[in-house]
Amino acid sequence: MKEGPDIAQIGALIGDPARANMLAALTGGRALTATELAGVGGITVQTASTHLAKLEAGGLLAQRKQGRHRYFTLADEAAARLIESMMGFAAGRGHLRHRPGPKEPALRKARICYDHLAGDYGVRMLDSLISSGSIDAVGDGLALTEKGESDLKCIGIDVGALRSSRRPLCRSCLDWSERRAHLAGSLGKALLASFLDKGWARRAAESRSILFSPEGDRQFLKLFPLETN
Amino acid sequence: MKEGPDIAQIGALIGDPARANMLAALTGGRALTATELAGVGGITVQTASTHLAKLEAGGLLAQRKQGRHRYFTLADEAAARLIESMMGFAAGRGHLRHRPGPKEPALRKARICYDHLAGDYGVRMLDSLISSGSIDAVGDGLALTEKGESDLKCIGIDVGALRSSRRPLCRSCLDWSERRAHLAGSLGKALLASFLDKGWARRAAESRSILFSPEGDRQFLKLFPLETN
DNA sequence: TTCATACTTCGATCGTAACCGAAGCATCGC
DNA sequence: GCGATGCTTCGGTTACGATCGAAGTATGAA
Repeated sequence: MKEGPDIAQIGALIGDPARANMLAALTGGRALTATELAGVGGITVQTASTHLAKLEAGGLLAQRKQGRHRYFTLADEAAARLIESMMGFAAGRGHLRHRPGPKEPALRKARICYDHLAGDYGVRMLDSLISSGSIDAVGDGLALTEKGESDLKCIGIDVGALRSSRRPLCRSCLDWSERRAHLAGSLGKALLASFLDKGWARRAAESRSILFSPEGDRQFLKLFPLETN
Repeated sequence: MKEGPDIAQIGALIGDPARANMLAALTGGRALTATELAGVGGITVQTASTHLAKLEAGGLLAQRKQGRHRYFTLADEAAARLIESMMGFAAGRGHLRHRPGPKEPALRKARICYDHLAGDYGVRMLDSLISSGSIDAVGDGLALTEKGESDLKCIGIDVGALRSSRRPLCRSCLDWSERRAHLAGSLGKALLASFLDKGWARRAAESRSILFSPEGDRQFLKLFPLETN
């Protein structure tokens, strides 16, 4: 009864709607100020301030002071992963905040999930990488093959550099809209970064959507074809 | 702001101490009655009843009516995984319900985690399987090798039968006491079952400890030697 | 049938925490 | 220096939900 870690504390932390909204917004990967977070939480700045203090004390958020602003992000990848897995679970149980259906088509097509590509395009990318033999889906995990490493080099991704970070290279992340896996980890991050870098796509200003240009769209679909069998 | 799954609901569900205690108890894998769960939650049966109804409605619990008893278990593996990952996160942040330290040595040595072996012995088993080449730790996942499959057959585990279930064969599960991975999935379950079956170990009556007999201990340590380099 | 056990529902109480207005700091631009 | 902006702290209100006693339903035993 009093053995083990206290899941009630973080449960309660995430369990408040205002805090949950803020955390979900930070899943976008972008650092947000206290005032912005108050907006997404639908509360005043005073209230947001106390919420943010609690979330930070609980190890879910990190803050960076910059001038008179205070930028908040998810504390680390573990925190992001926790929020993601809760989203996956909630989506699987039909705990949706809005009436289901393709309410936000852009968001379902492509959006950012902490720092990598999610949505329809995210799922397609992983599927394509697997069917082309660039990534092995082995057991419950993902692993980059030698072919994958050389293929990625061709589109300007230096896998060696990614490997040196302590963060796992490939990780699968369950998508709440597609209910299927997409690619996370440092490779997922690097791929999205390269799309943005190439000008294929850009982040929407207010939402978590990733907007592909017509040309970027064409290139992406060509680079990651669907297995048609 | 109102896009995506509602993590606040399940957060709140887990966020109540009484409910969290019940969920943690059910991590033991054993089905418990409403009255027993009231005990672990430290509340009366009436209160427990309303809590359990909420947890069931939230998709975290399943119940099976048997005579005048009502047995509760975690709804499925997804629910168990969610609780486990929250425990892992909470442990990593020092959210412990008791003063740290080796308070419950038996529990740290070997305990059940939903349906597989955790604790020091669980970690040791996975480490040994990896270093002997029975399991490949590839990417962030685990995969059984051919050598592993034949080795397991020798100790009476039919991998083919396990494969036919929809549940993943190998899954890594983060341990809150060891802060390292151990083996979950249907293989993890089968291994623990075989230890119990062979009489090497038995479940403690009231806690989640797995108690090894002197002989079982000897066999286990011989079967899963530590890499000493 | 009658009694006992396991559990649920109802009704009322009570504590905690979310909330906001107002005031207090800190930082920036001027 | 001054005012404006971003954020925190304080105090008091309010609402929600956890809690339990009491009564109600279902199952089993005698």
